[in-house]
Amino acid sequence: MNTDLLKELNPAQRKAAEAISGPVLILAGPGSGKTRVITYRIAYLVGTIGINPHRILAVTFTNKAAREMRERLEKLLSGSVKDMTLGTFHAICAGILRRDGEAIGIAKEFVIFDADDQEKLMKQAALDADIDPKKFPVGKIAAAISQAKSQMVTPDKFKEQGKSYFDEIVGRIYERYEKMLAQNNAVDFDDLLLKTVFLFKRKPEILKRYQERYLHIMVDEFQDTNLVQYELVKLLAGQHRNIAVVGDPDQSIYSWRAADLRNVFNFERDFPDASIHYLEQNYRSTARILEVASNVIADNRERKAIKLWTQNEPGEPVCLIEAYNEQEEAQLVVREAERLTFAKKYRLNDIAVMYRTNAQSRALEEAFIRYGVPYKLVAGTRFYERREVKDLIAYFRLIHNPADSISLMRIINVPPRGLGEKSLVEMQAWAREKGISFFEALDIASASTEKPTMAARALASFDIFFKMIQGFIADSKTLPLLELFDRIMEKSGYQVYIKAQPDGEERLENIGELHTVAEPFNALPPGEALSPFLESVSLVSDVDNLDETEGGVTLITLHQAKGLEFPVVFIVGLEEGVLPHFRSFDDPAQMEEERRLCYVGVTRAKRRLYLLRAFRRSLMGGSMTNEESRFLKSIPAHLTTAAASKDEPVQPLVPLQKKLYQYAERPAQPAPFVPASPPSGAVISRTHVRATPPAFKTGDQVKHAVFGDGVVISTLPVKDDTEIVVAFKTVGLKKLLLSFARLEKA
DNA sequence: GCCTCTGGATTTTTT
DNA sequence: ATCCAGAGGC
Repeated sequence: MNTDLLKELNPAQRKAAEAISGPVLILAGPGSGKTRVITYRIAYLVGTIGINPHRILAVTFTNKAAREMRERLEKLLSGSVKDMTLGTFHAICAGILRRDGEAIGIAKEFVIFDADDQEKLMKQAALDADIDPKKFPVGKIAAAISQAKSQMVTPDKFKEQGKSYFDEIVGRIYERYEKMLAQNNAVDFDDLLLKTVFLFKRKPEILKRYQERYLHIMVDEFQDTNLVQYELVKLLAGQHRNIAVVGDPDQSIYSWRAADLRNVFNFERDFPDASIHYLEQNYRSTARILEVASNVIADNRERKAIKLWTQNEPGEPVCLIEAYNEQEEAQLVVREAERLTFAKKYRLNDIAVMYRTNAQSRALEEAFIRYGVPYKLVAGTRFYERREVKDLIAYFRLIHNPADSISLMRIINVPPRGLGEKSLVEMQAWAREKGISFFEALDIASASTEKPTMAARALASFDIFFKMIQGFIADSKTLPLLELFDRIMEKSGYQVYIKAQPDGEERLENIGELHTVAEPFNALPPGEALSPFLESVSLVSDVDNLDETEGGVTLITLHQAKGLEFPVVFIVGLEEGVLPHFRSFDDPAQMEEERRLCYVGVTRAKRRLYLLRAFRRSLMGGSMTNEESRFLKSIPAHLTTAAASKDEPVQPLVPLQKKLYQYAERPAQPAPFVPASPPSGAVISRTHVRATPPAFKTGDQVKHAVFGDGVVISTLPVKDDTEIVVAFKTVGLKKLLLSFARLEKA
């Protein structure tokens, strides 16, 4: 290989790349070339030191990052590195469980349940445990269980530690849920990590095999790993201890997913001999952008200060824009995008628009469509969440793993086969009575004289369905994947069915898309393609599919934007309540994370940065006004300009309407404080109010003595009170306690 | 058993 | 505002 490889690095980068023995902690600011360091480090290990790629393990945050790193390495080394283990934690663990999971009772055909499957299973688990899923929203339960799993808390431990009534409910569902996952021969996302750790702890001989194999281990985005992931890393590195982790505490934005910043600090404790490297020179952004970023993040207290600097030119001032509402905000983005590209200075590909919540993408999309500017929406209605795609995958999953009752229930009557609720419940009860899976029950009912009591017609339908799936299972062992695909589409009647649906053509196109996704697996021998195909569709993320070669402006959440860079970045919704998000208002730690999120967004920009906010924003039908984001207040005025720059010709391709507003609607004064008069003149005590709490629910129009009219966003029972979040027309979002807030229905 | 309507929830971020 | 699940009618 090219022995001058390391000359392309600056001294700090080079030292970090060459520190190949023992534990290494690399603290790398945004744009400091950390991906470059990891890549060169591996190239150095393989090309110069002569390490077999088979002995290297590298963990990335997304599949896309893994793919790109592999490509770069193949170029650098002008050879294949396919033996190297390179991927996300989830993908790597799925592989380990596929190979060795049987040692802890996970059959090879296990399937990975996504959030949707999980919720369905949890609903069943709740019903089984005599808990009304309506009273305890599965979403919240799922979050609690995921949190527990990410901290390696088993159902038993969870029940022991539980403090509240809610915990008790979760504990009961958690326990049941785990059993049902096992019955379905399924694992959820958290299990991929957790079960792998469990495997290593239970089977030291298997751990030893992996420990010996991985001479060098690298973990990127270490600040966003959780406890289980760190545990896994420590286990794997236990033998050779050549472990390099790379991260930036200022870019830690996944604590809600149980990522634990303490991992970075604990690394130094757990590996006291670790060498620490700082990468502080930024090569990405203009000096002005970098200074804006530094000012934004400087207001955080909990930091391990990385001092960023750059030799880059100052560049343009950062542009601050206030729009009237989100429609105008979007329009201004589109207009500016057109202006930048019209001068041929930038291509649409160079531009990204970033936002806090997915809901914000809507107004943007509408504007891009209206003005005919091409865009790429990173999340949208996620491809793999489309009904028709999920249906077809359910067929594949059932064929692969007949124990998967969630998939079975999804498709047994799609297309309609005359199997309604009643027959299904009946068959399910029968299966449960016998202690077998739904599919096994179908088998027995089909093959023997023993049948559940129900209409002969339903039994016949079950029989036909069972034989069809059995036929597919046989086909799956002899046919290439795509032929199996086509056969399922045809024989199940799904093709005809979906085409007849509203939007049938579009849905069929989506299935065509899935067909394309399956293509690369077609070359695998029949019977061996299904498993990797299903695994890859389970583990893809939205950013994985972001195509840089396709022309268009990228619309992306701030979270998804981590690790990416663009010459031009627009961040929209810099308002109190949006960024920072109002859910973080009463938790300083969460507020710091919001600030980091803003920092991540700002540091994505190479040359041009636009920070936008809207004076008025609609939310769930209602509308409200927000103050400017506190993050904007961290930015010194001399770095910014209020107007779009003038160095490009002002000649939008599509004429835009003139500004729609004169701030006529801006409230003159906050409403004067008028104490609400008690209905009967009597003083209302807290207890009195609580004794007759008016029931508010989401969507209710309410009136507050001080804040005026608003709409209820959410209610949450806390202790012996209720916390209500209301979006007020004039003052934005407020979190109120029912017992104190004198709220009236309007 | 299938279709239509309505009430309720939904919007924080995702491998 | 919009989407979904469950209820009720055909």
